[in-house]
Amino acid sequence: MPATIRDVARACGVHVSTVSRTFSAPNLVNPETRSRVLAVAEQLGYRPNKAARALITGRTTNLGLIVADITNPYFPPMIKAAQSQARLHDHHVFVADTDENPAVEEELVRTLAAQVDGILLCSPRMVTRSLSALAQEVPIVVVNRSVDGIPAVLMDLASGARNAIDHLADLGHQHVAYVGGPAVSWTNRELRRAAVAAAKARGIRLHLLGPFPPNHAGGVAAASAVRETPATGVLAFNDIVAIGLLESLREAGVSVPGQISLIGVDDIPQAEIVRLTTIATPTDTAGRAAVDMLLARAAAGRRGGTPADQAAIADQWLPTTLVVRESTGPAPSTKRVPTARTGS
Amino acid sequence: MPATIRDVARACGVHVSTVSRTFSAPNLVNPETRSRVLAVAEQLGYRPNKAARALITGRTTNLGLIVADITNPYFPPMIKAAQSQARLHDHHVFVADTDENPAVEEELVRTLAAQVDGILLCSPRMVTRSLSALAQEVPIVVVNRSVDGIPAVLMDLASGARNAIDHLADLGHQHVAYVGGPAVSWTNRELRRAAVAAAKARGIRLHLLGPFPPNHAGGVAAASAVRETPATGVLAFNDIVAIGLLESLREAGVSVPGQISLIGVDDIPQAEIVRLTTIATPTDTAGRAAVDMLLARAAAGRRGGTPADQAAIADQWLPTTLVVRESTGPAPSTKRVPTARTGS
DNA sequence: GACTTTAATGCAAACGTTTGTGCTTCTGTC
DNA sequence: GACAGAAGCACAAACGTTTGCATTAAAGTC
Repeated sequence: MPATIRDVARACGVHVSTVSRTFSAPNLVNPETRSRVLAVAEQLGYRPNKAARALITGRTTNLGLIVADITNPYFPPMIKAAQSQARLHDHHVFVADTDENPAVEEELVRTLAAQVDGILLCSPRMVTRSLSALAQEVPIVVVNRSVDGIPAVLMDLASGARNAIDHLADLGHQHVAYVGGPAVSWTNRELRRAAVAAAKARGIRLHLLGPFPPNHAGGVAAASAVRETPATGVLAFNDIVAIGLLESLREAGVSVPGQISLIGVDDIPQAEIVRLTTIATPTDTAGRAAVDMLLARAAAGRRGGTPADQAAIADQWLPTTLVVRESTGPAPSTKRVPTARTGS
Repeated sequence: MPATIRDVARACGVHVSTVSRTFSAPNLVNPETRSRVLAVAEQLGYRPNKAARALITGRTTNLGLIVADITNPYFPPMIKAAQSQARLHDHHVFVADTDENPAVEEELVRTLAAQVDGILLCSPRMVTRSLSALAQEVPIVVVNRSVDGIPAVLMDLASGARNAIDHLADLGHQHVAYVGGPAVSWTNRELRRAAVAAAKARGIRLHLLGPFPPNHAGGVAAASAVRETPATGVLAFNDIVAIGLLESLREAGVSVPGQISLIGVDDIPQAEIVRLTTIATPTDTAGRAAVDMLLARAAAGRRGGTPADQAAIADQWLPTTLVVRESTGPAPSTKRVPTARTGS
């Protein structure tokens, strides 16, 4: 029913190859015929058939984007930015949710591989070995993870964590806890490493807690663990955990920031509502950058790849910023006594 | 490089059509050869080429999902559910964001139409005329909008609004304000209509305000409008507006629920954090139902459509529930004096 | 045992593009 | 005015499937 290239050719009295070139290589066709073809195509409502084009060129002008959980408020801004950037380059994007399941993640990459030009993996949960293997089959760019041989977009959490610890130290906190996320998380390792270094540099004591699940329940669970340490300052794996922690502490009668100061990571919208101090990560910039890298990577894979493409594939580090709100304040003057349960 | 149907055929000493049928119509091929083909295909890592398949069948096993703004916390649960339901039926889904722009929305449907089996429009902003026109070109299912001839998934906001008004009336509120959203919004019209009816039934006075933009700023703007009425209870277009309103009121020293009771719509995660009473809408159920309807609709469009498909295309109404939290309470005993600015 | 039915497979056209090759026609050069 | 080069276009093969039709072999019918 929809008009094909053949219909346009017939209506123009010209061969199909001429019509094809009018769209794919306009400079090879006489300007006069070109405009005639374009006019007829417009009038017939002709749209090139993507499937046919993909079949012969091997290119789909589609991208895949895989996240562990769309409802995690961290991801939507990234998805939005990626999708919009892709559209700017005439690409559409498949979005898939793995439900935090690495096996699903892997299978999703496999089934998507054949029908996209490349895949964006946001905070992938897969083991490194699988990731490397998949990267051989289809162009991949990862966000929030560093794997040898796979181009990545990364957040400079090291300086973020340093700023956070400095902020707490400046407020007089002597004991600080780090509430860790999943052990496999690159973000978690990065944060912890930097926090340890920064605490050492400032001569304050860092208590490493966790791992806790990176959700609200994890924050609730972490609350009691925190109270068993002498920490008056806390850096949590992410904002969701921090908010769970915050509510849990306040419910238990602990004043924030009166008795405990709290810092999260990501600056999700909820963080602003509860006035949480946090390390803001530029998720939208990450989404855009990742799409650009992926398109360059895909282009490089096809032809030899232009030098410009090659250059665009270098890992990219994005700056983070400490957003100070009302969940952090001066350390309490009298050292708080740990409320460790003293039962039998 | 990837194995084709021809490779499998050669390796099996069988014709390509037999291999093809092994996958698309297994019952037409001898069980013995079938298992042989499957084994070889497995071993060669054969995956059917979607583009080639789409080219000849016209089916893509892809769906499109279009929302106004992915970062609006209302949508991610719906996207997640839709995506997961689609995957259950071996479909992938393109997700696109229109940036609240009806023109983009329309163009997106057009460009997506050719490469999907159907499109899901979530709370579309487009004018009805365009919507109807597009529905001729590609199977469409809409969520949160009722358009003649287009299958829809709708929330029973009428009973939700009635419950909300009843709740306020039961608490003794005599004056209630409805803070309206965009005039074009179906949801807005539905809520207002039901609120008016319910207020009449309970003999309380309803003050219609707005339209306000359906975001945080809209809530802030609505705050002063509310305070110019004698209302002690408020039903807002959605939770985001309600939260903006809530913060704005409290900042101005108005106690919620002490002086004003507040009810939102949607039950987004933030609503729980700020303890907002709200009308919960089953967005994940909506996502799943919409995908089922869309697949049925697409199937019906292809063949004559089985009776089962036809039945599945009827509009579906989903129940809402009033979630009572701490933003609503008894009406203040002394009637609050409107704080209308009395300047010149 | 000649017949029809059924099951299983092969054959080849078709889907809508892209693209390498070859045929004209034109322009410019000496 | 013969010739090289270029510009513009047509021709046809190819991409990897699906599917109606033809063919063969096996099974059932009288």
